[in-house]
Amino acid sequence: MEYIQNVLEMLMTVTIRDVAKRLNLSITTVSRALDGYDDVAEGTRQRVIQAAHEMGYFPTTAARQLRGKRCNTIGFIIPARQPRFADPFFSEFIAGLGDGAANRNFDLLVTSIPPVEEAEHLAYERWVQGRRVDGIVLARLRTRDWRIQYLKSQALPFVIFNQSRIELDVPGIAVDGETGIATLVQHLARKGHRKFAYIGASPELLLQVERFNSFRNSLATAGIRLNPAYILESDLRQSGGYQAGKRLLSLVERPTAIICVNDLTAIGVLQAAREYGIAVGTDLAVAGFDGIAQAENTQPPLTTLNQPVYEIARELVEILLAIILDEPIAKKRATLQPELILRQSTGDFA
Amino acid sequence: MEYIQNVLEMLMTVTIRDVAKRLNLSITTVSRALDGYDDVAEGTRQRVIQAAHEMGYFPTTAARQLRGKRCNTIGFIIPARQPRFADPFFSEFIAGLGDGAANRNFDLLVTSIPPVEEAEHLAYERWVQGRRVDGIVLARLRTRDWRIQYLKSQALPFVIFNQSRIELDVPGIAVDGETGIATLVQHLARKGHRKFAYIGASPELLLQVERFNSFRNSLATAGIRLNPAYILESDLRQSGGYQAGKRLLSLVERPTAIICVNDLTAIGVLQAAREYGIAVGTDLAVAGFDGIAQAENTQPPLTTLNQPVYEIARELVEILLAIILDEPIAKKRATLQPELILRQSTGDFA
DNA sequence: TTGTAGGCGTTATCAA
DNA sequence: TTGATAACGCCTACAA
Repeated sequence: MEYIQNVLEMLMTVTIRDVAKRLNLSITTVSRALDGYDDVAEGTRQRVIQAAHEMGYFPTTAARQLRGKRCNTIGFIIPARQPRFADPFFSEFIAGLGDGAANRNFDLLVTSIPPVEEAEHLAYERWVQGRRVDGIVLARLRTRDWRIQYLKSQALPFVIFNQSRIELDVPGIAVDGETGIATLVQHLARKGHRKFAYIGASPELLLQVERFNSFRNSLATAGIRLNPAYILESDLRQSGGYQAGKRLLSLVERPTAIICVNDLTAIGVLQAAREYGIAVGTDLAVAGFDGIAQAENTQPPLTTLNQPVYEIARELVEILLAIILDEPIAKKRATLQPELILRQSTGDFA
Repeated sequence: MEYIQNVLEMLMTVTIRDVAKRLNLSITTVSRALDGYDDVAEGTRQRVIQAAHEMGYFPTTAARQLRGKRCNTIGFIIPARQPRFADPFFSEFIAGLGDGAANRNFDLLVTSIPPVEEAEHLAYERWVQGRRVDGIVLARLRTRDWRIQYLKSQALPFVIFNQSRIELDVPGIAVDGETGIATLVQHLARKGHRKFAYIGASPELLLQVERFNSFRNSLATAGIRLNPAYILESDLRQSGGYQAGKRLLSLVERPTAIICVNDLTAIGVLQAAREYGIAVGTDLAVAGFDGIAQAENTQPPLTTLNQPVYEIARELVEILLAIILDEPIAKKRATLQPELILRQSTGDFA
């Protein structure tokens, strides 16, 4: 008899009602005992906890949430075109978010949506209005990013990874690409480079705006003329960098230094240079931005501006959870300096 | 007046009740109209859809789920020790899961838990009993894996990435590591190697069991003696491979070929070899398993048994969704052959 | 210290 | 073709 009871309990979802019934208590008492209220007799509480454990009771998230509680989930929508968001940048970022959340017993909900407003809007609405998440992380911000307005209007907690130091008045972490690029350009100019090229991304992206402007201004400051033919737009991917690299390297008058908006682009350029038989590090300098692991092992190793993406993501989660849980927190905003890591691709040896 | 109404609608969550009220319809009709039942007048349906769209109505997942519906979410728990599950293998895998799910309008819920039974059990229970997910993906299976029994007993749809061809009678995809390792050993034996070493992982893991057994059997078949000092256990990470590599390379009689249970381990060995001034490719052969992107760019490039992790993950999602949605599907199980990619780390040139 | 009862937003059953 | 109503499992104001 008890056996049958147990089997049923295994198969059905055990609800708070089942626990109450077994103990001849009301569901109120069970609920309060489990939630640690202090108006439950200690003996009762023990019995409840014991029984709940034995019966394998877990509160149904959906029900709890419907009562207006949190769902202990944060969300991140990768602004990526299918297939594959296996971009190492996002991988690191998601790893940080996932670990940060898991560390506080939150789950991470992810999906990937091409950064086209309609589709994206729908996805955010589904999550926000459908209350799938308690908070959201935003990355790869764009100029006039509707997401910020939207989330503000919905009063949903969110934080941003601002890959620029352009002010946005939103909790999050920023990385100062302007100073980073300036440092890089100065370094290369000091080594004698005069023919600088830049392979960037869509001008919609804040990171592109900031990095490119800094590139242009730094050249001006150094009194170096910028050849318009040396400015290319790419797509942040290796294949795009490869294409752009071929364009630049097949010019009659080649640039001697190519600065790329990110590491993947730069790795594509290395690939192109190899194909053209150009010795990177001596005949050509190539540099990226991000500091992905792969950049350590390229041929030759890639000079880059490193940003600690994993740690940033973990920190972002901390800030977000503080907002969600209404906890005090030291600072809701911070700006980090990327670290210039010099390697052989710019003729620097470690 | 209407303006105030609109503002309120923006701030509050719009429920099906609001839509019904606005149209002077019952919630029943609205629900059925939106769900595409055919017992709703076409005109009514149009009005409902129109109004719902205008008002920004999205069904609350929690409520729907409470009524016993799906939550359109699949889950994956990374069996990893904190910090960072940024292992490239899992990154690729998660990318595939995320894209596969997004492609079918499902979300992916992820978290990472150290593979210790109690903690892990709790996490799975939370998701399963708390009905957070409609299905689960399992990877890195272990010998006598309680997760399989558990999910079966809960009748929750799940699929496995079986990194061995050991039969498990569960829907999913398997990769034949046995044949893979055998091919690799044969290749190296043919090149004259006789002193084979193996750096593996915990014997709890199916992939280790299969790969190591295949390693041992292949040597036996080739009539090669296996030196017990050449068998090391590591942790699937680069740092572990580095440690184990140092152990092997500091032996008086060094092995000439080191086969690693995965690429990260092998990359650690390359690192150790560099430190010892040993020329990998000529004085020492090193090979891995996985085919991670990084392996292409190591110094020297790494020979590996490639498995298309991203594609496997996408396919797994397809199978899982077919089970969840009770759709017909061609095959619920498949076994793939890893592809031997020969590179310079074993003295092979592309 | 414990219990009763109402409602969160949906969907489903049944009646009109 | 449409509507009233009862759950789903949980939390909590209020009553006992």
